[in-house]
Amino acid sequence: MLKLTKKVDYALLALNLMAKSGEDGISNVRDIASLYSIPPEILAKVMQKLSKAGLIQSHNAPKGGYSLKVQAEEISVLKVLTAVEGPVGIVSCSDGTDRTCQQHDQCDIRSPLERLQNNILWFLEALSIRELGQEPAVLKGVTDGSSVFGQPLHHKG
Amino acid sequence: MLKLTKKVDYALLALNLMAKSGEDGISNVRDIASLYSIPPEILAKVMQKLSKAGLIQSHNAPKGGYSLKVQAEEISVLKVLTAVEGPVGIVSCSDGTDRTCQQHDQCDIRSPLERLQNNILWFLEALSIRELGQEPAVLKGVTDGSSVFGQPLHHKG
DNA sequence: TTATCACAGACCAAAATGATCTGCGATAAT
DNA sequence: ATTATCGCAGATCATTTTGGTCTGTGATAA
Ligand code: SF4
Ligand code: SF4
Repeated sequence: MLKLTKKVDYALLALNLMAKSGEDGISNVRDIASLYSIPPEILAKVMQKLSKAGLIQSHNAPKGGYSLKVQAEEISVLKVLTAVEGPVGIVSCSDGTDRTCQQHDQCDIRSPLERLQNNILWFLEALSIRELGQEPAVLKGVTDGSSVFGQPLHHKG
Repeated sequence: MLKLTKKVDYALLALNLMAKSGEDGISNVRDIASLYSIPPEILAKVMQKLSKAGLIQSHNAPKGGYSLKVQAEEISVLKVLTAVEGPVGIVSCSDGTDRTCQQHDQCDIRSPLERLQNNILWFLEALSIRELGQEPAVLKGVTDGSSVFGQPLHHKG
């Protein structure tokens, strides 16, 4: 439930690597895929989407590859999510124009859920790929909510 | 991406209804399903899970149904999520015991992602089904992050 | 006794996701 | 000019997840 897709994981790994290798370091798909044991073809597709979204710059040539197009601080996790998987939404209803949800007319929980969604999106926007490679102490703009829980929360998958 | 499942939606709708009908108002599956146009069989299953999780009380008899087992303020969205769909996790890797993720050993983004996850879980825990039926102004404990975005964010479903 | 409710699990269909395969186009090195 | 190396694009397939259906059992108040 609420799990990030594998493609997003791949994207974050790749971007984090590129962020560490400097602003204009060039990495190619094969190398990244090999390093992280990612199927090259699928990573290639992911990178293409990141490129289309304007997050990275492609260099289509031998010894080419990809480099960051904007600073690592400017690339939020939300932007990566949106680039790779499309618009992010907690609630499965659409906006006012088309209402495919069978419960839409009777629904009385939409407003608070959208509010919750905005909060989550805010967090996703606040976390940049620059901060992915840094230690917890360096994180800024995101409050640590782990104290609410007795111990680190884990998950299956 | 990051969408709640339909079953969770059903659960939230039902719980919100029950919360509004008072602490010991009894609602049965057929009525709720009819009101919200939910397939009765699937709602039945959802309610059973909520019952097993101790969130609601079943009354197995004619004129029976379900009633809240604990106060509406005590039932967080996170508890509903967990009851209906199992453990919630942003990252798809598991804890240290079993590592099915092929990238686990090389992964250097786990820690910040788990932190992000905890933040999201905190929000889900902070929102109770009591607040689902209330207007935005009444919401407490959850900051409104919508100001970050120019206009309400929508999504496809 | 019986109608009404919850309980349980098998079962199936559709959609989302992960992954593979094939061919094309750009370009720098030779 | 040729060629090897890279990205670009799409169709296609397998697996998993999800949503939904079907059938039958058990509890209990009227
Ligand atoms: S039930 Fe309400 S919140 Fe959920 S998808 Fe439908 S309209 Fe949106
Ligand atoms: S890539 Fe890292 S964060 Fe993602 S699932 Fe694997 S171990 Fe977890």
